[in-house]
Amino acid sequence: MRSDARLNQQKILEAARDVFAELGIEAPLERVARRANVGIATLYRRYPTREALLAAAFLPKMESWADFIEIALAQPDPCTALVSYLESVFAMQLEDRGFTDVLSLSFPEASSIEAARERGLNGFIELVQRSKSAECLRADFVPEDLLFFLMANAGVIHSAGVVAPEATRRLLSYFLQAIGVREVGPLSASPSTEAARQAMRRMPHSAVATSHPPEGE
Amino acid sequence: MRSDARLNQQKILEAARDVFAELGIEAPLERVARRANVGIATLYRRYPTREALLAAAFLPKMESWADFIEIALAQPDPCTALVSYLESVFAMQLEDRGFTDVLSLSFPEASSIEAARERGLNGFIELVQRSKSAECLRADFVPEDLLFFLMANAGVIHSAGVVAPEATRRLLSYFLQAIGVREVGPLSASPSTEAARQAMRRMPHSAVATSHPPEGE
DNA sequence: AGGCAACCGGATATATTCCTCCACTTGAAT
DNA sequence: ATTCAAGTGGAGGAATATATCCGGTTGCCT
Repeated sequence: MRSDARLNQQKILEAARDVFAELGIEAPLERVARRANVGIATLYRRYPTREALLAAAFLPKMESWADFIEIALAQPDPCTALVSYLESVFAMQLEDRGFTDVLSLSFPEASSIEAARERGLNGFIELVQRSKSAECLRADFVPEDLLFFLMANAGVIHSAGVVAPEATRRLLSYFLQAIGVREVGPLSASPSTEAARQAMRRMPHSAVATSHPPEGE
Repeated sequence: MRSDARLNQQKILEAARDVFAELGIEAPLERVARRANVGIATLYRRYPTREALLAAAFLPKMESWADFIEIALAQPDPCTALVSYLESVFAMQLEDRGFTDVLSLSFPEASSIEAARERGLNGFIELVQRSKSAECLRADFVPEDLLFFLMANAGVIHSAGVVAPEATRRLLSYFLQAIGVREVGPLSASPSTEAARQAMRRMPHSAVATSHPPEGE
């Protein structure tokens, strides 16, 4: 592989991470190419599909997500480990909209991504086991619930992420209360009423008013 | 207004409700027109913007959402009322993807929609008040939390709605546990492990070189 | 019945994104 | 320095969605 090609590949990955983090995984690929100072063809040659680019761009983050669970498993107390694990993952989602999407999506063609997901999930199953034994997690919690928590957080971030970032932490507070981890104290602070209202975003592309106002309401 | 025009308007609204419920609020407007057996121009003449059409199409559902809270307020026990209110609203979201989006979106131009939202929210504030007095709702719950619950449910539905519809009810179970409503019993059943895994949907448009993507209606 | 304003719907202009083709450029091996 | 496979980037076709234009149609009033 030629050196300039390798350099371009690197630039593309960095640009992809930036753009996807900001705009989500449906961002135009031309934008990624432009940010990387690279022709669109170069991007497509290296990554023939969006899925391939996403897999390459997010593999490091996916790996570090899987690492988190192993860090958690290395701690002596499963209960505090569980809490700080969930805090970390929710925070990861908040700071990267693209990663939030990737976490609730499967990439059938990208075995490395799916391997990391498997690793993360298997570790979580173990942590669940230990937490139940330590009686700081309700017995009817199932590991799959993590997926639903992640999807729920994705929804909150999607709507309120920018305007009311505290909402994510508050959501987690509720989940912690619900799953029965010991002594979780008071809820995390709520976003202001104002921010909560603004979190309902305006319609995109609210068309410029034409001749007459909408009728038939 | 001519009678055929009124009929077309009705057909458009019905078509819009169907299409948006199934495909979400970003569905192509041509699809709505075609489903209504109406030219695209007719649709645009009546509803110059997507926002106008959405507002008109979802106003009835928005009103009935606001009615729900008043039904709840009419019940003697705020605690059971709160639970069944949340159950109803979560179920509404599950069965209409478009409405799910509309609930977490503001329509600055559509005062009727915003009026209904205001009515629903004000009623909820009252229900929160009563529930706290009855001590079946934690004191640090704030009415805005409802919005975040709705956003969270939207996220779960977005990913798991079709494959694992039970996820919505289970999410609500967790929320009920967390907010302190009395004696809510065991969690609602979890979707199967299989379903939970499948809930992470494949990437859209997974670029296979097939000439025709599976198009259906 | 006749006339016309209201109404219709396909054709069309515009815009965006995807993805490929191909003429040109360049790193590096000799 | 020469050579050429590896690499590049922009032009442009295909697909999709938005929004408007305009020739033709039709309900409704007299």
